Amino acid sequence: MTTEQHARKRDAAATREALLDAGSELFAERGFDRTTVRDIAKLAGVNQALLFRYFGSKEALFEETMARGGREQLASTPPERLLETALRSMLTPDGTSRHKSMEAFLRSTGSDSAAIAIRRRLGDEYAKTLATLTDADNAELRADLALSWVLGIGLVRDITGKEPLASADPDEICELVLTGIRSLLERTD
Amino acid sequence: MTTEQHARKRDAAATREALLDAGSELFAERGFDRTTVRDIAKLAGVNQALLFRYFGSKEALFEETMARGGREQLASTPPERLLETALRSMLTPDGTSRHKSMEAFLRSTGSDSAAIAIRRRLGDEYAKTLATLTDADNAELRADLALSWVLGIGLVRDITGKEPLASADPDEICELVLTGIRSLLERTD
DNA sequence: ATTATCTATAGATCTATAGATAATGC
DNA sequence: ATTATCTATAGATCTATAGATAATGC
Repeated sequence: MTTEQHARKRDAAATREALLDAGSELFAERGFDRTTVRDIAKLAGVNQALLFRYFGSKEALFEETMARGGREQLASTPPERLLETALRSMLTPDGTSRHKSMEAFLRSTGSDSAAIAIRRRLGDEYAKTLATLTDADNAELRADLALSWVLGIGLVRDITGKEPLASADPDEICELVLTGIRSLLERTD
Repeated sequence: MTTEQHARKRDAAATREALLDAGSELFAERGFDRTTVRDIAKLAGVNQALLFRYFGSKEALFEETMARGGREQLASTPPERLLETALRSMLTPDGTSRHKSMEAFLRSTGSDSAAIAIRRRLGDEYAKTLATLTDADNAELRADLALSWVLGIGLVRDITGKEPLASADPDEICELVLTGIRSLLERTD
């Protein structure tokens, strides 16, 4: 009976939600440029003109899908667990919108004015949180490098599909990477 | 007097070369999808129809630019220096086609049948070379993870432009990363 | 005569909007 | 009466090709 039902009856909120969900899915699958507004609307089961009514533009919808997925994870995870959680949620295709927004991020690297902004803002939030974990004076740089590693693994594993990484056991990857990152953040050389 | 001159006089080889150069540059700047064949031809100073005559399609030209940049670096670098060289060439904007092809790679993550193939093939060659550096039984996985880190740094630094990584001193980055990777490749836990 | 180059255009998109239609709430 | 939804289409791309033109080499 809540609003996030099928968009059977007229329901602006549910339609918006359906468009966001469909957008998340398709942006993750094909990236921003190769996803058309018509496909999004079709998957959402609504008319294509409604996308513009509720979001204004394709880019604005993209921004919202990205913000939603990223913030969701940031808000629900304590700092010291953030890295492992982010890594794990990328390694295991749970189909949540977090994983999806990460893939959309990775697949939409062609430059878009607005998309760039949201990407950077999200990265800032993650890195700022990570930076609290170390005392080194270049803490933020180290945090950026840790974040880079996680994103790079997603890139090579999910986007490029390179073996053996693509099929490797998540636990094995976590072990190797988290050990490395721990020493990166703790080292004071 | 060689063939890679300006395409003043009729010269098929020079025209091909000019198109490859222009393609490398624009693909790196905007990614595959946002680069148009007309822009490539314009930058190369040749007619747009010639791109199709010499390469058949936009995608085929992309493949050739990618293959050229990657192979160039692989062939000219001994294995034990490969990682540092790749990392350094990414950190210092020398304008060589290696750096360009790396950026084109990172900016063209929207799925393209052919582009995916060449991306994976290149990754394989890099990782195979890196895997020779360690004795651990999961050598190739470790090599993939090392490669992921380098690519991730390029992504966050060049594409996202995130600070402080984007403006950080290449030496400082190299120090942190190469130490980490060395221990990743050597560790036998 | 050969073939590098150019002109003109087909044909297929894709985003976005203006305005019509119809379901809801008072 | 309000407003969610749909129809129809403007307008702007973009890749690719067919066929004409003109510079070269024998």
